[in-house]
Amino acid sequence: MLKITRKAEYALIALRHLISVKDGKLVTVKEISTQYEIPQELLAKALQQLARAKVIEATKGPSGGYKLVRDPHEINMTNFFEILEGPMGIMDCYFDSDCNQLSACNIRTPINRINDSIRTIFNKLTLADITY
Amino acid sequence: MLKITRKAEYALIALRHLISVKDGKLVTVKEISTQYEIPQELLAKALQQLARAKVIEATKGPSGGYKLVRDPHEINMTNFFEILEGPMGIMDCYFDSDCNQLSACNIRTPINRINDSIRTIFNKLTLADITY
DNA sequence: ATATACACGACTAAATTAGTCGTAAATAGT
DNA sequence: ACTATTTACGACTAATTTAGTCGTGTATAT
Repeated sequence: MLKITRKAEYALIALRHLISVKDGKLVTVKEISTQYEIPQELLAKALQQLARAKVIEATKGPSGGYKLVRDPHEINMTNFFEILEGPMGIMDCYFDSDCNQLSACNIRTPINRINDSIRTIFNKLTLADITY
Repeated sequence: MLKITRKAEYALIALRHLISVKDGKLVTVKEISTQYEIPQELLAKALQQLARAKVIEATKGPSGGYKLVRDPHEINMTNFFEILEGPMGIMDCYFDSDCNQLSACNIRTPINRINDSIRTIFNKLTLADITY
């Protein structure tokens, strides 16, 4: 409950690794998955999503790999989580609001406030913060 | 991801209802589950947990039901969620730290900071806040 | 050519969450 | 005492989500 997924966790580990690496140096999925004992295929998926979102950039072929292409200060945790997992809200009705019992619901407003608080935290937290 | 469970959601709805009700008046599970279209048995479980935690008090038998017995200002969301779901952390290693890859892990410290931020929010948010 | 590395959809397995059921115990009303 | 009502609670099943795997394809350096 209120957990992040392993995929997101693995992605964070990988990103932190990429940040720590010399600029422009390519790192392969295999290297990361080996070093941190992460299932390679799952990590690969996460990195593919980040690549699609242009957070990292892939180079194919031998001596290929990934490198970070955005300033870690620019990417906040809301961005990050939504790239990997889609809309981030503690309850679904924050986004798709075709809940069939909305009329009776007495907690929507407070729930939304909680959600906003969490998003605010995550908006302020950037990848760079995660590096320290 | 980062979702609260339905059980917690239902419990919140019920608590909000109890808060809105005249002091000392008993409300049954059935009434709440009917009014808000919530599965009765599931709600019952949630309320039993809250009763064990002495947040609400049960009276058995006909004309029985539940009532709130604590000041809504005293119960914060961390309390609330942990009564219903156990330890609240975005990753397990926040609590049980026998992760077999801890040595390699490069994100524990930042993860813990995120966790602390969320807990801080939830510590400050009381049931009373949820009422408005 | 070949080996290496990313891309990606389809699939299976595991874990968690949601919801149900059966039974017991207390109690108010008759 | 009997009955209907209501909470208590563990065991169970079903549904959903998450985790992880596999097969196939594409790009590219050597």
